[in-house]
Amino acid sequence: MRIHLKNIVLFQNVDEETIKKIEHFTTEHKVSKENIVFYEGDEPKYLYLLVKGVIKLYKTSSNHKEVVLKYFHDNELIGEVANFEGMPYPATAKAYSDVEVLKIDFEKLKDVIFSNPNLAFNIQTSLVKKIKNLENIISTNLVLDSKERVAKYIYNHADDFFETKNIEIAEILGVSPETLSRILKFFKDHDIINVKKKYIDRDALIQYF
Amino acid sequence: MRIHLKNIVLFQNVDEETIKKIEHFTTEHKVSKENIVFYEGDEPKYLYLLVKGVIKLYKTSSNHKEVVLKYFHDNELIGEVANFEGMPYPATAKAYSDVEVLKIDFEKLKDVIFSNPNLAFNIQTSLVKKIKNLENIISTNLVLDSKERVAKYIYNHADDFFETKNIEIAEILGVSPETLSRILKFFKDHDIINVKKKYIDRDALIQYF
DNA sequence: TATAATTACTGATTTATATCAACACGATGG
DNA sequence: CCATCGTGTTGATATAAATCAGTAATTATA
Repeated sequence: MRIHLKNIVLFQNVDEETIKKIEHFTTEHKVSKENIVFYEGDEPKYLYLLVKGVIKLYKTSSNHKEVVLKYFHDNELIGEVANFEGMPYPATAKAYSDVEVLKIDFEKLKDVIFSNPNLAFNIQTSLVKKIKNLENIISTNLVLDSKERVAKYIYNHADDFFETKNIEIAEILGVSPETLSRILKFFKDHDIINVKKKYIDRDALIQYF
Repeated sequence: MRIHLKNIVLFQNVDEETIKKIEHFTTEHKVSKENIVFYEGDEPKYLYLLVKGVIKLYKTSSNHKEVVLKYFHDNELIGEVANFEGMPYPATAKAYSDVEVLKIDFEKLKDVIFSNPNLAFNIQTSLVKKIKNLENIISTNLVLDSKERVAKYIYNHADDFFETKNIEIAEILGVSPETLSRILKFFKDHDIINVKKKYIDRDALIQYF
């Protein structure tokens, strides 16, 4: 295996011997952009650990509307719930860029977790992070309206906002590109953002959410 | 203390000695209906374990709209994320009925978790349950429209649907009572539910979500 | 450089759902 | 027994955002 587990956050402070054991039932995979990692409804067998790239997790509703639940980045665990609960994956995971993942045999990992407090602690931390993220999605999507969501997004992504395509931002925020365009126009008209000068008035933005 | 921790799901399979230790920094509280357990923004110090009753967790948006994130029932843990992450509570918890809670000093509990695999495992299970619930909220609220949400609710609550007030169901589903009334009328008109006969055509309902 | 493809903008229309308003019905309490 | 309160129903209207449609601007490609 090319990737060494000990360099991965999830396995920090876990002893060499345990790591070696885990490496025995872990495989490394490359998934190229736009390919599916797993489908909604698939039976889980592996825990996925995203090493590199971005994975998009989404659901398709009955009327074929795609709702993005989350974009996963480096070092994030994917599919714990399905694995822990022995239920089919509730959403589809697709490579949003070229991606490197580790597939860990979950049944075997479970035993190791149980006998290794450090690993258990790391998994716990990862679960808590995920809860935090989900709670954030809920409060962002259910509590804020579109303009507030956009304001919050720009505020939190001031560094790369001008380098991100609007259609991507629209997808992330779950609004239509047209709506986003109109909201951005509003912020431009109010001198809160300036695309040419790459200027963002964060103090003004914060008023909007 | 009146309540014995060993009778609580979270402490199942945890040895007597550990339980006794935990009892030393756990206190028991009664909160009567409509009173606040903690406010959004409060600094967390205790982990709450709901022993009896229902606690409503909600956020109030900038335009004073209340969004219910979750109703907690018996044996559920409240506030793990805030405690684990050392961040202020992201939402307000209010007693929805008369309620009994345990307040557990989190800093002290943390040490115990670390040295007790069974407890760690139980906490992990509780975290996974919470993730599952949050994912469910997201898919219900973001992917389904109102009619689909109502159909899903009736399908999943066939046993107590006719005993629950519509205004409560509306709040749980995050739709207005008027909208719920109109949707129920639709299902009645299509002979999918019948209030007098307390009849629910679950097979027909499932088509709607 | 010219052409095609993608992305962004803008106006008009549609849609789902909330809100407002009026009213009906049953339960509760003086 | 009537008045009041909580709940449910129904219609009319308002609102946020999606969709549709056309065009402009930008980026990629031949």
